[in-house]
Amino acid sequence: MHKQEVTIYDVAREAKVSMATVSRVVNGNNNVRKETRDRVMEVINRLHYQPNAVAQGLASKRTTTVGLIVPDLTNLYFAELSKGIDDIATLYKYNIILSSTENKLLREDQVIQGLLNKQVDGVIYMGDRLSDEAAAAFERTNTPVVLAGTIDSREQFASVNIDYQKSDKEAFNLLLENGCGEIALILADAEASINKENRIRAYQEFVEEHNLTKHIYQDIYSYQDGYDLYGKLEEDGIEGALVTRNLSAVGIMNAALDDGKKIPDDLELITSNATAISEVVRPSLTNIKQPLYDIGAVAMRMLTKLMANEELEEKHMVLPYELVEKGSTTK
Amino acid sequence: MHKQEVTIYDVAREAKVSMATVSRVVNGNNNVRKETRDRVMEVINRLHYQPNAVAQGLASKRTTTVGLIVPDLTNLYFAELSKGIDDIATLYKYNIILSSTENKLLREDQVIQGLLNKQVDGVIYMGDRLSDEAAAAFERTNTPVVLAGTIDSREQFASVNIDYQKSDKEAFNLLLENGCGEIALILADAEASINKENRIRAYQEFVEEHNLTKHIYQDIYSYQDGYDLYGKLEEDGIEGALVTRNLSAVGIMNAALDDGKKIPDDLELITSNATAISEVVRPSLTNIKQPLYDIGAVAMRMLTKLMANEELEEKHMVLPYELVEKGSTTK
DNA sequence: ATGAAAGCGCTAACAC
DNA sequence: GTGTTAGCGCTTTCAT
Repeated sequence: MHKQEVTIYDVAREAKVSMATVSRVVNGNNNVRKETRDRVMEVINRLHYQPNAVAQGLASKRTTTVGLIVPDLTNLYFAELSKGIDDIATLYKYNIILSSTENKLLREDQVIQGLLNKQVDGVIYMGDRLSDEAAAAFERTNTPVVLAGTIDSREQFASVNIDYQKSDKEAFNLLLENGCGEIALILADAEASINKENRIRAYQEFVEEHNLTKHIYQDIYSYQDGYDLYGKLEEDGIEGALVTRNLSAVGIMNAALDDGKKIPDDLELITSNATAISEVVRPSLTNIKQPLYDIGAVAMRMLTKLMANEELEEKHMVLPYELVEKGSTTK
Repeated sequence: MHKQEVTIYDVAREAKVSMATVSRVVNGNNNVRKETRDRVMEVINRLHYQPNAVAQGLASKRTTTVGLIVPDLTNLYFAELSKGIDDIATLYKYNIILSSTENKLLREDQVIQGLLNKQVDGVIYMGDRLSDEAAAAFERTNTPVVLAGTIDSREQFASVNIDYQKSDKEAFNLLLENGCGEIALILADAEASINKENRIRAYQEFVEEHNLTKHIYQDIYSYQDGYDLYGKLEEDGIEGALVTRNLSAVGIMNAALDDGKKIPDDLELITSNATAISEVVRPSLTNIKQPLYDIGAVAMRMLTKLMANEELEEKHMVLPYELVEKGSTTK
């Protein structure tokens, strides 16, 4: 950052008005006579004046910047959510400060504190679980937060989701109807609130209701994790599974195929975080299709309202999903 | 943004020192006696003081923020680059302002102007082509820029890349050696400088050298575009192709498979922007493997040097790639 | 409708 | 080693 070439003061002097007036025309305040406004605009254009957003931020206490907390951008699930967020953010003229939290040098609450220090006007949170410190920091600084594609048991913050319990049960039921005996739940981080409080719970209820044996496999994060897990699944006689990460699901599927098995005849697979990947593999994966872009877009729209101190009609939005039957389950 | 609860002034008063001293301890300046430093730190912790980065930015003319210009985050190619950038950025304590430029309400130079207004200390550019206005704006504001995974004919800005011409020729040669007669180049935006000045040129030279017929297919952006293109490829008797986008390559492959063809027997495919997707499809795609994470990381590291006014040993870094033979070409 | 002036919270000479 | 004092470039009362 070097010394700014032309400031509001230069414009004021050149246009023979006060800084206040220049500020008004820059900010679209109506209390300016048309001739004055035109004169100021002419100078602004002539001098190529551009307001310094940092100075604006300090003076106005609004930075028109929002923080985005995302575990991992290379996970298409988050990338697609982010796209919805980004589009609405630009629509409302907000900039996004990106913060990834997975495998990082910083703890999540350090990341959040950094965002708060930058004086973001609001935050979209897509992490796995919000710490108490983080929640307290948001509270203390009075920074609005919206959770996108995540849940938090506190229900303190606004959120946009699908009904994970309902969708998962629907998936389990499909596997059951298709004749799968041993049905498994395969997930990444079992402690993530979305899993702990929704998926696992839904699975428990399902298993109990139908008197089945419980098979939960956790810490399956990657393609390779899925690939390597296959052997155990076979040992355990698993015939159907709901897999949260779609890359892991593909790993399992490929391992089965490499083992000479048939999908879905020998193993039925459903993935719950469907992205483009589930569609392009062969056979394509039956999946719980979430409106990821919309979840992001709605979350960001809600945040703009909160930042403008508007009321939210609904604090917790639940968007529709669709169970899409593809080639990894029998028809 | 609400009124800040505790400022540097509060800390100064409470610790019975001047603001300057508090500022010194906050910024790790050594010119503070240990006892004073301890006393100030105690107050900082007790009051939970956090510096206001916006005020720091205005006073110091450094925002410790860099702008990231990326066409589309849901393209894994960019997501993986971004991850490398992000990791190094946090390592050096920079925040990232994210700006996507594809299918957007804003033109790219508006996006860049916005970044400049936010007083970013530097910019990583991953777009397709840098406009003259944008280049001029960077020049004018003296903002360092590094291109990651992109080229710019001006060679004015630092960059990190692989040798696209060399890698592509290697790929074409592999197809030729494998006996493909009609070899095609399939790309997205033919006007992107990376294509215009590298891939297309390499292809031209290759075709001329071997006296082959030229087959360039452009505007193939998506999986579906690839899928739909297959019919034409077959009509044209294409036996081998280099496809820039790996999702498009998968689309072509799936269309061929659905048509009862065999890969690689009937059609050989190589993709040049390999991501996880090329690995998980069956058959997996022979690809030009770029060190995407490293490209991002190195680019960001270079930017930190530029922002610190250090000299760069090399302005244009060319990283190694690898042509990885998988199942979509014959062995 | 316009201007004057007081900050916003911090850094950076400069003085001591 | 520590304090004093100008700003940084802008917004926002409050007058007029």
